[in-house]
Amino acid sequence: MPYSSFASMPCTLSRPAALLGERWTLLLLRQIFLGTRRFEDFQATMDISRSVLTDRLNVLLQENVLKRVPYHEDGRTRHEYRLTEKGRDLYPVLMALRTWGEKWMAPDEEESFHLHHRDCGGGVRAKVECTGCGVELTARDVQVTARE
Amino acid sequence: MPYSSFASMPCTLSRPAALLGERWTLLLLRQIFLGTRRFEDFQATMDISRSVLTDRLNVLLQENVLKRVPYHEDGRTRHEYRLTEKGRDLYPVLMALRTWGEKWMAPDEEESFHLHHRDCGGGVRAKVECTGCGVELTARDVQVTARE
DNA sequence: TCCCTTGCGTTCGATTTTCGAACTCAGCTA
DNA sequence: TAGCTGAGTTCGAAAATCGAACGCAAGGGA
Repeated sequence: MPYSSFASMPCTLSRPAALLGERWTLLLLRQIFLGTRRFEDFQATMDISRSVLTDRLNVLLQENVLKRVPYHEDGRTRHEYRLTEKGRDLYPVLMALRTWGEKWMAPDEEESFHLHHRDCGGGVRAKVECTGCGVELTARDVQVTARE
Repeated sequence: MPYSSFASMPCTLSRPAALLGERWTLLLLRQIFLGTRRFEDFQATMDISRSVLTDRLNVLLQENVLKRVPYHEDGRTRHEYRLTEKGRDLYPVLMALRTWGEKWMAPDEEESFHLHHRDCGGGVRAKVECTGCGVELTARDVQVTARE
């Protein structure tokens, strides 16, 4: 059972965990959510090797997390990498990481960027809630039931 | 700027992303949240190589995500790996992955395990909300402001 | 036309990680 | 005494990553 076989396990947690758990992939998504869209810009800001960057972008294209969109510059047609709806839906994952990072890795740190709600200016926080009663949940509030 | 240097970047998203973005780490955390606690059980259920398992467990111990807790079996003292409070607080990250996996990777799949709120039996869902007005947020609702 | 630049990769040899099988070691148990 | 078990450690082979050079297509300028 190599690492890659988790990508086809019948588990809706394993598969995303195996996909985003490859080296560079989470950092790449962070960069994308911060607005980076072009190969050269990923390469420059992350200092990832070009061959690995090519590979990770291709995996995310194949998974339909990213799409290539043509654009014009200096009269030339080029392509940039943009999030699909599926990709944009990863926002809670990134925000959960950040919420955790703020609490546990540097409570008093000046963040390298600030996030706020456009409408009211409030902060941003990830949480887990019950789809039944709407209350916020922690790991202890949740019962795990294995199948078969 | 090697991969490891993201672990010390002044960004509350980069550091968690670099930590959990190492191969096997997210899958290891999944297994821990599902109740696995011993070296042999991780090795058997994930089929990870023993040396990498040792390394990943040590990183999570060092980061204070896990702690080693002694227990007794057959009159012998052994140790098991358990989540610290910091580790338990990663629950929203895992739940965000699962919420995404359910929506986008297999909407109609029989899950390998089921989760429900102990108190009301409801389902579990990760989301992002505004700390000001409490409304649910998507990436589009959030303004990013870079620092200096 | 010829040469230069740009963005986006590809190639390739060297270095790191990961793999898997065997080995170690301590503390029971027979 | 010999064997078993959980928890690692070691080590040579295989895979992933690195960084530097190369390829290439589409302009632009002379």
